[in-house]
Amino acid sequence: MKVSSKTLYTFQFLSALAIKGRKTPVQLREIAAEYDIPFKFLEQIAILMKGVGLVRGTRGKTGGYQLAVPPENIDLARVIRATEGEVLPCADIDGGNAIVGELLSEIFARQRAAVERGLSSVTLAEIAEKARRKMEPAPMFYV
Amino acid sequence: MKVSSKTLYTFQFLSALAIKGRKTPVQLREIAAEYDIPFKFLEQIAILMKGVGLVRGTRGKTGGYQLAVPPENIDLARVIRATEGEVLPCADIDGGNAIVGELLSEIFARQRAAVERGLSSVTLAEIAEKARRKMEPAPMFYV
DNA sequence: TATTGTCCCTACCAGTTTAATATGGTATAT
DNA sequence: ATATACCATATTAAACTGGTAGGGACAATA
Repeated sequence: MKVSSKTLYTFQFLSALAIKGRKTPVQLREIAAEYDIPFKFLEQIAILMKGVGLVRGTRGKTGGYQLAVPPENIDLARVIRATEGEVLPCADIDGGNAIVGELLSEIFARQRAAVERGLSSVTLAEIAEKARRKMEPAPMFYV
Repeated sequence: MKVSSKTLYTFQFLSALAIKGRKTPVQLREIAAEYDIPFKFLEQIAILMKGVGLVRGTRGKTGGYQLAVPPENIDLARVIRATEGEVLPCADIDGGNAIVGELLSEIFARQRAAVERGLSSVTLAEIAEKARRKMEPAPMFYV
């Protein structure tokens, strides 16, 4: 019941693309260095994200990756579903006392829904905006 | 990011004890059969729960297990913390872009809090009561 | 007191997942 | 050309999961 580092890397990768903007491709080498992600691992993640359609790759010397979708339309639940299959599933409760099994199933379903709701309310656009604001501190108007 | 069957078995085990009541010890064999849990696996779980202080074991021919604490005082967050260490942790975000790392940490912390809150609001007493109500359907007063 | 049925404990193991690493392609801008 | 990127597959060491096995310790009862 924990978040894998693959998911974490994926979030960082997509956040990086969102922050850099969608104009020109960003290279994996650069992101790997900035976020301290094993380069070859990051490559796999990039391919996965491409397969899911969240990202577009351009080859060649000046190539790289960029978001294939506006960051406002990418929420974290969507991402985590791509990296981990499903959010907070639990082993099937089949055999055994059916009544207790049903009660527990309901409880877990409620938690799953809560997490899903929470994660789907956060978009890459938000993250990018907050990050940019922190990186370039607000200008001091009062001189 | 899923719930292990160990945790599920643990919930069933404790629920069984709560349902049966705290008067006399209940034997693992009985619970294992009723809930279709591998007996030897259940033994390990019982020992773990004993170590955490949620359960008391009596040896001997008429022995068994019973709750060491009133079921009203046992919430599911407490249990899951014993079986899985922590609820929804994520790999440490150390190296790399500190700003993005911080933002992601916050997001996960919020989800963790939500799940923890949800699970800690459910006690074994509730589960036992609901289960008992379903097992012995309400008497038909209208004859 | 001998037996029996329980809890208790330790060790082991097979399969899967995780987090990478390695190798070698293919495509393209300069 | 060739360097630099993307793309794809194979391998692997370590950890985790979900058990199994074999005993001991202990208490009730016959």
